[in-house]
Amino acid sequence: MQRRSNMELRNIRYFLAVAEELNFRRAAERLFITQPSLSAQLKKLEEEIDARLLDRDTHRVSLTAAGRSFAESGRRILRDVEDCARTVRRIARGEMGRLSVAFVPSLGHGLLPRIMRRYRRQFPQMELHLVEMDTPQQIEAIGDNRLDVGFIGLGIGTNTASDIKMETVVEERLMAVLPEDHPLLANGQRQLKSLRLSSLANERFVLAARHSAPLYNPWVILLCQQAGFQPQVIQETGQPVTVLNYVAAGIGVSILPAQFSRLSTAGVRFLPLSHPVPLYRYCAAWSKRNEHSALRHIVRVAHEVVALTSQT
Amino acid sequence: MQRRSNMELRNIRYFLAVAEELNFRRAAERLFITQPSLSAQLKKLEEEIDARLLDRDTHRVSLTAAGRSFAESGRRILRDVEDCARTVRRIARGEMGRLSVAFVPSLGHGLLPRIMRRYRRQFPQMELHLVEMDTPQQIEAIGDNRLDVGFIGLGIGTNTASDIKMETVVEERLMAVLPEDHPLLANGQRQLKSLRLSSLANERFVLAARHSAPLYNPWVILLCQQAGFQPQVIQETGQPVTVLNYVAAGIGVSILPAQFSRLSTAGVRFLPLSHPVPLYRYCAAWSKRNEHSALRHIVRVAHEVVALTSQT
DNA sequence: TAAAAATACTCCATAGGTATTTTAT
DNA sequence: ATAAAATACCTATGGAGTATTTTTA
Repeated sequence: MQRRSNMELRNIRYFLAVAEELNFRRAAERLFITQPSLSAQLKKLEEEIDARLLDRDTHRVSLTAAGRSFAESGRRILRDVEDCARTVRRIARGEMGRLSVAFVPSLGHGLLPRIMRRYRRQFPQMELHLVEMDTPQQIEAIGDNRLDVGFIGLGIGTNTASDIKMETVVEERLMAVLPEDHPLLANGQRQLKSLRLSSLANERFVLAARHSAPLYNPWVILLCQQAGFQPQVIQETGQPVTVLNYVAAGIGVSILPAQFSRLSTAGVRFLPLSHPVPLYRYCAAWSKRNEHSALRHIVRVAHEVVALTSQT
Repeated sequence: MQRRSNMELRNIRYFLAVAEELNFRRAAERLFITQPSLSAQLKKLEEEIDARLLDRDTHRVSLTAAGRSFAESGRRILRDVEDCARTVRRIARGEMGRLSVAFVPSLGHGLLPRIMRRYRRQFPQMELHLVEMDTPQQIEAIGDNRLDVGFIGLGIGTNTASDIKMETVVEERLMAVLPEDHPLLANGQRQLKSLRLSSLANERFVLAARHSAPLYNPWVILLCQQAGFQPQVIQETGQPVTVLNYVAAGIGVSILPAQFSRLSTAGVRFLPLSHPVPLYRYCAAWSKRNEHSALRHIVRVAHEVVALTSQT
């Protein structure tokens, strides 16, 4: 039976000091211990590994063949231990490792690329996995630990389920999206600064289909109902972005978060909806039992990006 | 300032037990310690490397990302330590490593190949460095630690210098080497069993030159003088083996250790010299401050080979 | 409430220190 | 005679044990 080894890194450190100094007294000084302690420890080490490592003729210490091999391996082992500790520390600090991030399609144009650019610059050793997902999918993936952070869009009271934490990243006004030749834009006097939702009561609507915007679509319809009308949806689109093309073509009007106005599509005008239409919130979401610091970092970076963007 | 790490292999062993069991009590059992001790040690470890390795919600222990990385590296480190100890032990036992061996040319025919064959079979992991050297060169190389063991030939009282140990491997009679048609071989009655050295007093001698056999050449001359004559050296050869060719050609006679009779060259006869001619000794030599066990092994193997050879 | 980890303490094994001897140059 | 390592013996740090509390499913 091969008994379990009791060797400790201390033994290796002590041996290496002697192997390098070839002198017990100096090695002991370097280790901040006394020479007899060092002698005793090395004797124990030699018994432990059952091999003479040093030839000591009292006035000259030298390494045996076994000792040379041990010194070499020992140095490598200590280096590996240091590397391992450093890596572990960096992972714990969220400076290294893997982070999977999801985002709602509408963030893919404006905010998300900027967040990613900034994050990568601050944490170049993090391996990022980016996926586009709608909000309910993200919530589920976070619960299953398939996802670290999700950037989601929230209209109103989504199921803020159990153990998921959220932090609002940015709140945006909802915008009416109109073709540039729409009568509402051409009312003589001054440029309109905003529009009441009820002004759209008789318009035809282009909306992202429910399957691609499972929270947003019903929420817009709810807002219209609260403003006193049932929107007449004449066209549904697969991707929210496509809405802009239909509006430009004069098929109808739509309502989108301000985020989309950055796309400045030709033939389309954005007008903020005036109160009491609530703001649309983009949030970062993560599991409360996943307190990965990389996760805190990316959320912080998201806040920073929003702050920088709103300054300009 | 990067403070020196105090991590010990014990910490890694303990952590791995917990990482594998994902349960402190069971891990503690496996380590033959108590659960509170294990808790305390892991707490210290986490402080030491300054990273949370475990998520403990008291009813479920799981690894953090940092912990997963540490477990992986830790396993590798423990494996390396075991490998290192095993290798060191094997080197110390002379089962592994490098051994440089020299031998005197006359052993290159008979004994040495057999020693090497046997040694390699017993110690397949030893890396052998073989060189041919004359005796004084070997003695010097051993003193300089350029050589571990030398197989040398000794006539008489060579400078058994200071810190060199020697062990006789085999003692052989000296043989007269005669052309097969030599008159001494054709004396009518029975086959001669041996020859007195003085019988060769009037012969012409073929000897290996002093530079190639620095001990043997003068020793032979000394023996002749002790037998009452000064040998007439008619031919000197570079290599001792070449002596046989000259003798076969009838140029002269010679004296060689019995070793050479194994070569059975055509046209040459060997006859043992009778007493009081001393025996010729082949020795193993090594430095007394090089107590490498591989060295003891090869010497033992040499003795074994001699014993096996003399049986047959 | 039950099972698991964490705390609070106590104890002892062993790393480390002090004084001295041995050894080889 | 000297310098270095080994030995003998003592001290005290910290690893491990016991009893108990805290936590959460």
